[in-house]
Amino acid sequence: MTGTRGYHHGDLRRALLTAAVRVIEESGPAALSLRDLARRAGVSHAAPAHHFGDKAGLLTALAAEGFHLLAEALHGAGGDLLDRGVAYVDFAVGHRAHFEVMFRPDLYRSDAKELVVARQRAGHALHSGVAGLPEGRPTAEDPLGDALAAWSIVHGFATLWLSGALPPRVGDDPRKAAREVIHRLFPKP
Amino acid sequence: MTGTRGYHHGDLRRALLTAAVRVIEESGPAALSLRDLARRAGVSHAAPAHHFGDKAGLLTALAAEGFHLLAEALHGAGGDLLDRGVAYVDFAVGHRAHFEVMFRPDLYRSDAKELVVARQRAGHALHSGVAGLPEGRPTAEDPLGDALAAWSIVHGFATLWLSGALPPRVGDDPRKAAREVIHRLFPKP
DNA sequence: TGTACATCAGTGAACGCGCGTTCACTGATGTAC
DNA sequence: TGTACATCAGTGAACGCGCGTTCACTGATGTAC
Repeated sequence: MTGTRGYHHGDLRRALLTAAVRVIEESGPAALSLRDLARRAGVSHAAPAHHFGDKAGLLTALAAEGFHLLAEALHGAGGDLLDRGVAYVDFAVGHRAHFEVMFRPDLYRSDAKELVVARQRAGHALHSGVAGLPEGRPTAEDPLGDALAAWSIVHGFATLWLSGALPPRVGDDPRKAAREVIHRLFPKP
Repeated sequence: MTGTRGYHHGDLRRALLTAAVRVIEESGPAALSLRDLARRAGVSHAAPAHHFGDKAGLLTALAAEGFHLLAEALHGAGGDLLDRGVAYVDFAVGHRAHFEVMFRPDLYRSDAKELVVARQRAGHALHSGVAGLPEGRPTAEDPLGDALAAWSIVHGFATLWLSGALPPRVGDDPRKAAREVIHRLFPKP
């Protein structure tokens, strides 16, 4: 089964999502069209509707997948706050298409069940572990605030990095630069 | 001169930019079309080309205006780091259309002269003042890192706020919430 | 082992739409003399 | 004060394009018996 395919695609759903990631990485979510994705998957232009209904349906699936991937990335990073923050940035840079769509809820259906579930999973991964760790800090009594500050700084760094807004002297290693930035929020003695 | 207008609009350029801000606030930059803006300004659909050339030209002007507005907002906030951070967030929330476009350089011409000048002005406003202020901090010897961390945390908070990703318990006052978050990065003794 | 049938994935033609862009034009405004 | 002319802003018709969506269809696959 190398190359040829018959009437049925095999895994058109996956192929469409993969094509969407590529298009978004190249040209942004605005450039996405179902007809183009169908073309890239070598399938008639009406085929995508079978799997996703419409464009918002496809982007909903992509966003949900993104939240699952983010949850896994955060869990895989272990319990250290710094490592988790770096993992967040690393996810954004490594999955920029997913990341961009995830935080543009106007593009998809935020109330879709699969999306809600995925977002919650990522939310838990994001907040768990923030509570216990900082020791002797002035605001340690407010874990929600700490979580929000941590989220803000990694999200902001990732967004600035992706938009190309950072000056060249920041370098070309996002993990390293992120580590230095996050370190300022939760300095170790 | 109330209401009526003759063959010439008077200030079509301004009217188109204002209409663009409204459209972007309502539906995002992807929904923008020159024909729609012309319609809103009560002018034939070919008129915008006279002022901006094309869509990218209009968005370039909008982004440049945004950088100027940001520079002014930061200068107006005075020298305190916390106040400047809050001003940044306040600008983003109050001028979300400008803010969104500014950080999506794929939408406009980043190398246009007016844009470069405006971006530099905002960049200076952003960095000036960060250098001297933090006292007795572990990383005070690296002002670039401090500036990057500060920018990241305010940019991240603003972005999360605008995307609606923050949980309800954060409240509905962005200035207040931003202040608490920024305070964690530059705590006062 | 074979047949009938239901289900599902993908096809291809057709539709109407809004868009950006071009172009010869016309009305208004400003300036030279 | 008046006239001629250049410049500029806006017009409206025309073009070709890619899009999303619909719909009757057909080929492939799986299941019951």
